[in-house]
Formats: sequence, C-alpha cells, structure tokens
Amino acid sequence: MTDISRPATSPGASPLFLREDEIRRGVELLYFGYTRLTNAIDQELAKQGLGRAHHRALYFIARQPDLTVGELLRLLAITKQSLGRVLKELHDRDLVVTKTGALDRRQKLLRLTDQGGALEAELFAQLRERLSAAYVTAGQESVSGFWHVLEGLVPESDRQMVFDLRKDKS
Amino acid sequence: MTDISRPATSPGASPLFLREDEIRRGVELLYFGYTRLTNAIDQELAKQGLGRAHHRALYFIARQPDLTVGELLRLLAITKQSLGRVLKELHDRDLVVTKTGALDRRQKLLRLTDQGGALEAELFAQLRERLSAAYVTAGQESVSGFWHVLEGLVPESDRQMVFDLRKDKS
DNA sequence: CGAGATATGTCAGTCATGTTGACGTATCTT
DNA sequence: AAGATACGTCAACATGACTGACATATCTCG
Repeated sequence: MTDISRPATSPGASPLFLREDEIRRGVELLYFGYTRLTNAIDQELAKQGLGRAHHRALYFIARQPDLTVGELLRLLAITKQSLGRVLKELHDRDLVVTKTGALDRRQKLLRLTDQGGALEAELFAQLRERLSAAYVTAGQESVSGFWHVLEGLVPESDRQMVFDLRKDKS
Repeated sequence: MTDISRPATSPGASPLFLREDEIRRGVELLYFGYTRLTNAIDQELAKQGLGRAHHRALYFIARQPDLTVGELLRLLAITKQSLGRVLKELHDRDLVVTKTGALDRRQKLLRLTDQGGALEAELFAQLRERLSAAYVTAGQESVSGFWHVLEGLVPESDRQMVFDLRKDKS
C-alpha cells in the first residue's frame, strides 16, 4: 500500500497520470464505504416494509422541511413517476404530509409527521453510529479531506444544490 | 434540529456526540459523490447494452485476474443467482473467460478477454478522469483523509477482503 | 476408500426501483 | 388571455436484486 504521492521521479507531473492504483483505491473504498453504510439501515427499513428509496425521501425531507416536490426530484435525480410512488406510500403510512405552498400555490411542501420524524431519527442514528466511528478513528484532519475530495466529485452543476441543503429555507 | 454537539470548547468529547450536521454532511457528500461518479459511466455502458452490475464484475475481474466466482460473490455481496446471470452475459459477449482452477478443480478462475479488458479500460478512464480531478483539487493531504475515513466505514469483517484487492494473487 | 463439505450452476417465481411518453389540471407570469 | 410551470397519473416495461431448492463435480479427512 505504498506511498501514493506524486511519481517520485516527477514532482509536478500531470494530474492525468496519477497512478492507476490511487484511482482504483478510491473507487473501491467509495464503493465499499457507501454500500456498507447503506446496508446499516436495511434491516430497520425492512421491519417497516420500506426500501431505500423511501429512506432517501425521508432523509431529504427531514433535512429540509417544506422542501417542494420539484426540489426533491432534482436531489434524487429520478423521474416523477418513481418519486410519486414513493411519496404516495409515505403519505399512506402517515410518515409524510404535504401542504400547499404559500407563495406559489402550485407547489406542495413536504414535511415529516411526528411518526415520520421518529422513523427518520431512528435510521439516522444508525448512520451516525457508523460515520462517527469512522470520523473518530480517522481524526478531524482526515474528515476535512474526506469532505473535500467528495465535494470535488459532485459536478459543478449540482454543487450549489448540495450545499444549499445546509441552509434553512428561511 | 438544533445542536446536539458536545460543547465546542471540548475537543476530546465523546464520539457519540459529534454534531449532527457533520454527520449529515458526510451522508450527503457520500451519496452525491458516489452516485455522480457512477453516473459517469452509465452512458458508455448503455452503448454496450450493459448495466452497472456488469461493470462491477468487469471491474473486479480486471483488478484481480484469476479471481474465483466465490471471491467475486463475496466482494459484490449478491446472490449466486444474480451473479450467474451477469457472468453468463459477459461470457456470451466474449468479455470474460473462465478456466478451471489449477489447485482446486472445482473453482472457476475469471479473466477478461482482450475485448473485455479494452471495455473495462474505457470505463475506467471515465472514473479516472473524475477522481483525478477531485484528487488534484483537494490535494494529497485530503486524499489520505478521504481514504482513511472510508476505510473506517468498511466493517472489520470485510476490511481484509478489500485490502487484499491490492495484492497480486501470485 | 468413502462420507461429508465445498464450489459452482441452475430452476421458477417474486420484488423494488427505476425508465419512457403521453396527458390533465391548477396556477403563475407576462 | 396565452403560454409556461408544478404536480399527478396512466400503461407498459427493464434491471437487478431476492428466495429456496436441487444437481454436479471435486476436495478433504477419518
């Protein structure tokens, strides 16, 4: 597992010639890290008869209450049809409620019910457990690097949308 | 949902009390980073009439020639049935060949054909482009942190398997 | 040598989640 | 008043996963 730094022979070498192994390492860790993290909540979801698609919707609605359907569609990057099914199921189970937008009455604003909030919190607790452990083991410096690299993987066109999750809707 | 964190003043506080926002940021970046990276190769795959499942198999076979079916099953963490379908399609398209294990004749060792290797290389080039750019922007220090955190997300029980990808089978 | 474990393949049926393309209604904007 | 936008919904279909059972060849060990 060697030193991944720039080619020893050529300190300023072009980014295009990063060693293949460095790239493969990233691909693999991203794959295993992501899939294993999501696995962490599958059991909990299965108990409720829900799938990962439902979790993603719950997650983003929890993250940004009064999210519109259109915003959620852009975040998930799936079709209206697919999202419609998921939202209908969440609504039928009283996990999500919608209200008509105040500024634009065409919009539907999404919110979790108390029950939905409780479920999301339970699922989030699993994610927190895993990610916290990884953060603590790696240390604060590493966490910053982790974020930094991942930000670079999000295409320019999506970056603002992702960052906006951290703001209140006001 | 307010600040659940430890006092900002207490650097060594318990891992259980990392601020919620730090965790959510990780979840989101991991989600967007992973999905956007995999999106990068979907178009190429679609041209060949293949899906992501095929790519994952191609990837790991390229990574470790003479991989056995059982090892690939453990890496992908899917069922024999699912993998069987994928391998059959790759075999039918002359992208993958199998040979009987020399040491254990029950095993089938998997390898890419020249054609399979060429396709994998083309797909890998897309991944390299994206990841290289992210690495370069973030810098070497960040890349190490990125790896370090992701390693922490892989459960102990899988870690050896993931690290072993970097070794030759000899 | 023979019994049991292991590596692989395969059957049939099902499910979750995504897709396309068309169309309808309410509402906003100009 | 006309056109754009936000949302919902129809039918039909694709992909990739699942379960559980069973078959075959081969290895390992007593």
